[in-house]
Amino acid sequence: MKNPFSVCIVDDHKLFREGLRILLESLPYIKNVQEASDGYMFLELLNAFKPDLIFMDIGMPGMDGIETTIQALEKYSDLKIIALSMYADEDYYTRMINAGARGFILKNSGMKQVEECIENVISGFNYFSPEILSGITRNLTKKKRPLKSALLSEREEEVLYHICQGLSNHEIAENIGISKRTVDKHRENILLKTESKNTAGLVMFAIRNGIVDV
Amino acid sequence: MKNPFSVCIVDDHKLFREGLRILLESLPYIKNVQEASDGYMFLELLNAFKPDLIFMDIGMPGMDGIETTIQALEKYSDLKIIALSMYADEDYYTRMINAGARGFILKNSGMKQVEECIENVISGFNYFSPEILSGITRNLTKKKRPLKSALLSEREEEVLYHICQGLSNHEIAENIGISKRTVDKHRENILLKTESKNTAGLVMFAIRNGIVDV
DNA sequence: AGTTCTATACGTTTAAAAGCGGATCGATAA
DNA sequence: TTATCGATCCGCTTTTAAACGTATAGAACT
Repeated sequence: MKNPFSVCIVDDHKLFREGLRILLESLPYIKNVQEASDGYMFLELLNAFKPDLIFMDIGMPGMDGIETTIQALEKYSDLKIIALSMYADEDYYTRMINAGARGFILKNSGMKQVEECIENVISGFNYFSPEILSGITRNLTKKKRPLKSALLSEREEEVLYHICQGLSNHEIAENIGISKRTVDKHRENILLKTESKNTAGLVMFAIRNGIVDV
Repeated sequence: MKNPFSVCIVDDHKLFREGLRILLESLPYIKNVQEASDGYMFLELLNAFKPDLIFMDIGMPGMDGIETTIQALEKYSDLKIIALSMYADEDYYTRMINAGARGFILKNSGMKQVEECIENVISGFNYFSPEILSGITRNLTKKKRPLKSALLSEREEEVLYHICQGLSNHEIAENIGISKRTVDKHRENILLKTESKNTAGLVMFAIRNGIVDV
């Protein structure tokens, strides 16, 4: 973080913008703080000026922070946007992350967190406040293995996994060291058990049941 | 973080344990540092003593850190385990998170990161080093990307959709009212464009790109 | 006016998958 | 002790997919 960089605050509350501006201006490596009171104004501003870092409120009247983020990144895909929210709402942060935000902090975060966030995002990393991280990893962990009580045997799951990887029966046979005919038979049995008609059905089944990841 | 708390270091490298012990003992809120040189010894130790915080190496001979974590959490599900790894390997951290680790830091992390990690985990939050966070969110974002900027034509997407539903080319042809040979050709072109090898690859592509829902 | 892209259609050949059949062996459950 | 089940293997037939090529009409773009 050698060179000072410019930031922009997008928020519909003047008081909040003013407060955050004071905080940011107290940081030595920030040289220029712009403000936009809504998404439209921010997109306008982008035509003239590209800030190094953007603080984007999510809940705004008219175009909200998510939509604004999507449109801004469509024009300039390397913008570094930090989302600001009152709440650690799952829907908010997943949509904001998918929109392309690099960071996500709550409005009641301490200055220490804001600084950490800035440092990480400017350095090319992401940053999410601990409250949000808990949610993200909870999602990660719960998503694994919906598991349907071993409809398929281990070997069958193994074969199915390889099918999803795009291998032919012959390749699978070589890969796991059994005869091609055996793989044929396994495939046939898997089709029966999963009530699938063909390869497409097998892949759909495997994904739905966590045998392969998308 | 009022009360001082106890920690345990599980790592097969004596030198590393010693180094980390020195660092940890320099922190005012740590009162007791135990060590275990492998997973078995750690599980033994748990019978006598439950540390408030555990640093767990992943790559260990015999029972690795992932397996040790799983077994430890089976006995005491509220243990706070921080994984230590040399590399930000995706397979490592996803498995470690799924095993139930609350934090994940790299062995070349700075003291600042270690402290942040300890604070977060002791407070009940998770902590992951920035290198790993990038990977986690990359996974999150890549899961929902309905657009591939029209790599496929509308007709091709339509055909692909029906393929995923398990229809044969003949059925697709009847379904959308064109010749079976035309569907053959579409399928061939889709295989080319998506760089897929066979039906399995097509279905995976379609799901990854939001052409069908899982 | 010409090029490019898409959708349409057809022919051929080979590889793979799907749909039948039967069989042996070992572990496990009734 | 049977009976069942999973994993292994084999043969045969039909259907489907894959990989190649060619060609035409219309739309869109240069």
